[in-house]
Amino acid sequence: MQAASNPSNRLLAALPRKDYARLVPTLAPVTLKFGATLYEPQQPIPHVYFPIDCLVSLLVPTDGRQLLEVGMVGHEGMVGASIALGMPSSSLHALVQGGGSALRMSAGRFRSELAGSPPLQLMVNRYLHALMAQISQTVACNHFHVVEARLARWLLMTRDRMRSLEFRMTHQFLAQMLGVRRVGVTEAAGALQGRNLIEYARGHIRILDALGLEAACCGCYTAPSAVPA
Amino acid sequence: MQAASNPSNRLLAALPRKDYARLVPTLAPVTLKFGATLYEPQQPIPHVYFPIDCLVSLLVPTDGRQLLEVGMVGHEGMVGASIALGMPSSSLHALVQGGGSALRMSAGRFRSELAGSPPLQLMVNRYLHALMAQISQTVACNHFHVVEARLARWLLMTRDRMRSLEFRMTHQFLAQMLGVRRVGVTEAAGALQGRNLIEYARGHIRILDALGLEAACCGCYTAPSAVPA
DNA sequence: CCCCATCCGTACGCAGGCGCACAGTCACGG
DNA sequence: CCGTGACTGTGCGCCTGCGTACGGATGGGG
Repeated sequence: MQAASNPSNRLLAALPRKDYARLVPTLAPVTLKFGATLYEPQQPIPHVYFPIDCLVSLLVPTDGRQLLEVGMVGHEGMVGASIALGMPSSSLHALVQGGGSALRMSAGRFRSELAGSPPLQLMVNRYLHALMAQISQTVACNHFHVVEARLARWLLMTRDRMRSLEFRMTHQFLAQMLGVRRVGVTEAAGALQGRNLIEYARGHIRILDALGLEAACCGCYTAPSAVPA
Repeated sequence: MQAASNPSNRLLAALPRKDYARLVPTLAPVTLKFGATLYEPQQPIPHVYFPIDCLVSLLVPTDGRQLLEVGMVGHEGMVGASIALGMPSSSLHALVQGGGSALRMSAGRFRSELAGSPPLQLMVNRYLHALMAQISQTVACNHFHVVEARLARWLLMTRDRMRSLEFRMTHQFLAQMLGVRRVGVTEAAGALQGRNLIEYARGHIRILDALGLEAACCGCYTAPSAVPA
């Protein structure tokens, strides 16, 4: 288990030193800006990203032009893992929800590095499995749980991935992620704030009581383990 | 595109003749019975299955002992694909929803065959990608669409995988799959029957008007392509 | 042949969330 | 310093689905 403040990507950090060293020169540090779109469905994936302290949401398109979040990626994983399945594109949108730094590699390069590094394959495969589990969990959570609990879960998951208790996020944006009305978020957030679990104002949210939030949350939340499994 | 009546598994059928031939002796035909549990979460996966004319549901456990369907597998895919990601277990339940025949292989054997057959890897990876897309779609569908549309989608997806317009299925069971009350299914099914799209009685459902069903269905339904992509 | 378990139909009050609308408040830029 | 746009708070009627309950129907086993 690494310290939460370790400024690196866990998926890469779990590689054997040799494999990691070979990868380093192919990785370019980049800063991802809030709101940026990394991929759109059915479009070619130019790069894969290994987040360090940013947050990327995976969103499924729906009929009415709406997007709904099905998963999120932070320093525990990577964006663009479907490249590892040999697919040139993802079926999901990838949108930067929390600005921050990441390491980037071209898709082609990733493919060849993958071919030459079984440990990298292993880690990516594990991550794919964890991501499928996360998405499956989301199916159940979105369906059965009330907005307040889902919001609590979202905040905790975001905290884990951003390694920060405070982030920029409007109710409108949260509503989009959770697939509910903005008003629904306002009410749920108000309730959490009323219990001193969070505080927020004009596009900033801060977690005051993480344990309390976990209690307010549904059972769907589990902190990501050191190595995604 | 194969004839729908071709009694084989499409994933295997799409392999080059040579790879397919090598696989054949490792595959045992089995009959899967309605209601059988193939896997439970966190339990080792003993075998992988390539359905021919049966239907296997993938279900996520929820707090209250309930199970919710997140995906289904038929002759277009395989059950236990997470083995290909190097994981010894799945995070989902795998339950036989429609009895029928399948081809079975031990997990260990599958792993070694996979290592020796890049075309098999390719097909399995494609299928994993398609499955992730299916699960993601389910997130949105379960969340936004009314029971009637979701039921229509479920029936069409089942038809595609069972290659049959008629199957055994009670309202109670459907309710479990869709994560709603039995009464909700009764009402939705009654509405579809009233429009002569389906007919049903005591645990049997028959599709009368597939095109009409597609119209009653949400946009989440798309027929699986010949090769899962 | 009849009984009983299983399956389906219907009813009723309730809650969570929706769509919409409008008002108040804060931050930033000109 | 003020105005404008972005963000949050509140209200209202509506609809879908929930939980529960009970009654009717059907078909297979004793």
